[in-house]
Amino acid sequence: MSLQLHNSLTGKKEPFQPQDASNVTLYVCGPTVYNYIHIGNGRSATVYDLMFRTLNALYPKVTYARNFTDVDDKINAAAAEQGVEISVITDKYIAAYDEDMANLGNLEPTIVPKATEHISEIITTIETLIERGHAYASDGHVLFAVDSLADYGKLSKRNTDDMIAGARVEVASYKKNPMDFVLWKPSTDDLPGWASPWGRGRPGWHIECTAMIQKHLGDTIDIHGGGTDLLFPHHENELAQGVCCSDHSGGYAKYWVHNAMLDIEGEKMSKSLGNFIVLRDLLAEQPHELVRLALLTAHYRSNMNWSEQLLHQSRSLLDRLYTIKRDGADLPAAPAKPITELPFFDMLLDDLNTPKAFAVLHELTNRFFKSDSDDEKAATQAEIFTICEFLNILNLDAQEWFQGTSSADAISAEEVEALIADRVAAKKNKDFALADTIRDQLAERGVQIKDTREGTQWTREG
RNA sequence: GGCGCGGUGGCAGAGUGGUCAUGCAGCGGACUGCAACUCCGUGUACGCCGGUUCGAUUCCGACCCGCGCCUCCA
Repeated sequence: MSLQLHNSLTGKKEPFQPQDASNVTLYVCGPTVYNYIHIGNGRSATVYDLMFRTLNALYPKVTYARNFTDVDDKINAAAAEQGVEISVITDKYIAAYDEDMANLGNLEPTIVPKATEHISEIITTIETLIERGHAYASDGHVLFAVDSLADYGKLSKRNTDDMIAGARVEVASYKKNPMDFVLWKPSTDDLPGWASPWGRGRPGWHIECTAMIQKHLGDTIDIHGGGTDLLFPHHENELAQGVCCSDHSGGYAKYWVHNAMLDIEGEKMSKSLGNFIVLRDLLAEQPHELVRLALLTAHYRSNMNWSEQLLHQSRSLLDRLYTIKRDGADLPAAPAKPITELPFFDMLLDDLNTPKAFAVLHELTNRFFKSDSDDEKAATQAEIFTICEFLNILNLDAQEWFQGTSSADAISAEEVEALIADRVAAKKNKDFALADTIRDQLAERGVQIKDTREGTQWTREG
């Protein structure tokens, strides 16, 4: 089976065929760095990390670029408010973003281009668009002329007449067509700006991606990704610029993939609803692997609902996996098949169908616990480990997972062990009332115990 | 209003023209001093109405409902 991807351009699932199997190119729209990212951004990044890993398993080389938008009016506003250069803002949030990504277990992309480091490429791209008759300078601005591209709107499947009729477009005197969008805009002295043929100014929102893709990945990329909310106008405009600034015989991007949004307990996340989850806050209070796993359990094209129940289910799976890691430590070594030969991976090949893939993982954990053959257990464990390694989870020691804590006021391991010793003694004396009291005490302090043939095991509850 | 997506068992969430998704929760049982963990067993699910078909949750059409985008947004 080969990789199938849902292509927003056609609205269909299609077999993925790279232009050059020796170098697959993937571009994903990254963050505008003016704030800490939220859980929805984290989902998007994690989804594309999984795509990157999947491609890496299939092809010898994958070039994955994810940009930082580090010049933007929201950044300017934040900088002005704090009376600092925009780089003070962007440096801070880029560092925070990198930290969040590392905590989520996401790989560094191959290339992480920044808009401010590509101003000359952006200007060149705009000049090319003007030369080719797709853009015009007007009143210090440069605008893309949507009328110059016959199939403008084909990605988001909308036509300009309908959109203008919707009356939500900005009508400005310097625009020939209300749908024309800005490639370059003038900066007043108090705003960041760069010298250009059209005066001191700064790039519009969409142009950086096009310029950076062309520079780093070439005229036609294999996969372009981002959130569905970017489909219009951002990706539509990027596509328009992209096909017009070069002779893309293969188009701008062969496959457009879009991940769906994330709700919180059934409601859209918003600051006004008070259900806004900043990713780093979440990572500070939940195990990182739990967040990662939870983000991957929904199919990337489905709306995902972030909830306590989701966390509970993900915790349950991770506990089982770590139990396998702990209890299977003495099993004989079993040969491990590569990830690409496992049924789990086949599910992923079907448009990254993680729910189906996790069903396979669950079946493997069941098989492990049901089996009374060490050989079968070992083989199952090996397969589970291969999958977890691929997903970049199950990296902790089992003991660390079950007993570790980041909280300073938590009960110490020594204290727990001492209480357990007391309880064992009580049990030996058939003083079950005392034994139960000790168990209740531990439970109150967040420690669950279980008696096994080898003695009492304990875990901290999440 | 325009464009797009979706309605599956208590909840989450795959999938298929005609035997099982899977998970969480629940219930019964084994195990346990009692628990927990684990195991075994357990659910007449596919929005509504027509149509195609030997047979539709799955295909087609209408309808109802929800969501996203159309404005910064992953």
